[in-house]
Amino acid sequence: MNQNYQNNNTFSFEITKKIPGQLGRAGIIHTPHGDIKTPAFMCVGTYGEVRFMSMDDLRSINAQAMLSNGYHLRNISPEIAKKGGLAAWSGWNGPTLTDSGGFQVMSLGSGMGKVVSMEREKEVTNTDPKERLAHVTEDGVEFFDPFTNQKDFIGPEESMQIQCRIGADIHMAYDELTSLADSYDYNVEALARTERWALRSLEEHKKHHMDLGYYQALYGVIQGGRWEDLRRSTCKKFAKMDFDGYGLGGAFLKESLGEILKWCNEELPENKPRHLLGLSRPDDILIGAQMGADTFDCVAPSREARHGRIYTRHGNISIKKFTDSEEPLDIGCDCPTCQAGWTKKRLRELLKSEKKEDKYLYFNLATAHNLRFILRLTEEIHQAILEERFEEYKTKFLKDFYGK
RNA sequence: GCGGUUGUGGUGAAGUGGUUAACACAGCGGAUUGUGGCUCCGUCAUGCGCGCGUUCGAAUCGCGUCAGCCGCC
Repeated sequence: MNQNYQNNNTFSFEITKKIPGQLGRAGIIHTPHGDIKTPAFMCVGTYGEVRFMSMDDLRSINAQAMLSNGYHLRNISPEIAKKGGLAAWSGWNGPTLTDSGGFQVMSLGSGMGKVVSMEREKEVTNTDPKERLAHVTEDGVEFFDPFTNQKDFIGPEESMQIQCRIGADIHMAYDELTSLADSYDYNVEALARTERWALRSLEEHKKHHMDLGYYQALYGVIQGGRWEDLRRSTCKKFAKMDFDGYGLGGAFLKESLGEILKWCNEELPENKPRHLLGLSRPDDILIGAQMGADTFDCVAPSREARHGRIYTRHGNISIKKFTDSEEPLDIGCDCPTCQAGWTKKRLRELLKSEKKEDKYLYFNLATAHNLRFILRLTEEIHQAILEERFEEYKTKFLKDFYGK
């Protein structure tokens, strides 16, 4: 709907308006492949495409940016470089971001086979080191892919080289995400390593960040678990480094998310953009935006759509329960699915159908709806900040969505 | 009418004397946060066509009966 193509090969961030007395702000990130009005949600296309969504579908829901993963694209990164980078290769042609593969250090390592949860009451334990597919050393991470028997060593240098070949507009420094089960002492050790990896990432990135003919930005990724001293001290160090922006990482407990973001963003430079990694629940986005996060990404909207969970203004629903409803997924929704008149009953039938093409159609329609829901949320936050009514907007949204 | 054969949940089925009837699919319920997921977890037959019997104990053995399938008059 609204792609702003820029040819100025530069990266910059401007703050349009701040939430009075808060860390949150509305702004614009300028990238070589277009602008991103913030707060913004980036759609996740790990392999360079959002599952069951065409690039036209993405544009039709007003997506602003796509996030892909350096780890997953590592083998074909030379091919992507030949095509001129991720935006051109994928056909998206808009702003892009790649993750370093740091999340996979945890998801294939200490947290392998487990759900990354924000609930404390769930038992959190680390996977037995013998069963892990990722092993951390000072130099980097040893990955093993059981499907291809491929063994990879990826450290900061390798991650930067891969990401610079992929050529997204924004890259992430190589980091180690710790799990909720890791102790304070382990976090101290991991954080010191992530800080050393950040310096190595910066140094290697400078060698390649113009290789494809346009400026590729680099964000440093903040870790430190749930400890204030770790978060503040690492942010003070990162603030002095020459990053274009910052990734806010970690496995957060829901109740402490806002507080942790506050610690970080009070220390980080105000004039650089911040990406909150991996979150998209409406309450998380609202508290994130309030506490100074500018962009977000998460697999949940698309994954949950495929599994039958549909987002609505009055909370999430399970499409499987609507055997006889002629209503749209969400009354008043502006997504292509609701606009085209698809009913809950018909969408349920598509999901339940034996036919592959019916299911795939459902996946497409439901994914478009959920993504549009989250995109609209960030658009509305942007607008509310501009109009100085963020607090009212947040209160009303949460009341409608969670009923409190 | 005679001979053979088979009868286990919504479905496909395992189990041939011994604790709460395996497993899969469907159903239902729950999960899912920088995607190794059309995934994962939980639940789902107080009962093995029906009746009687043998036995400490039967889905499993015997007799009878009903139903389906196959063959022959």
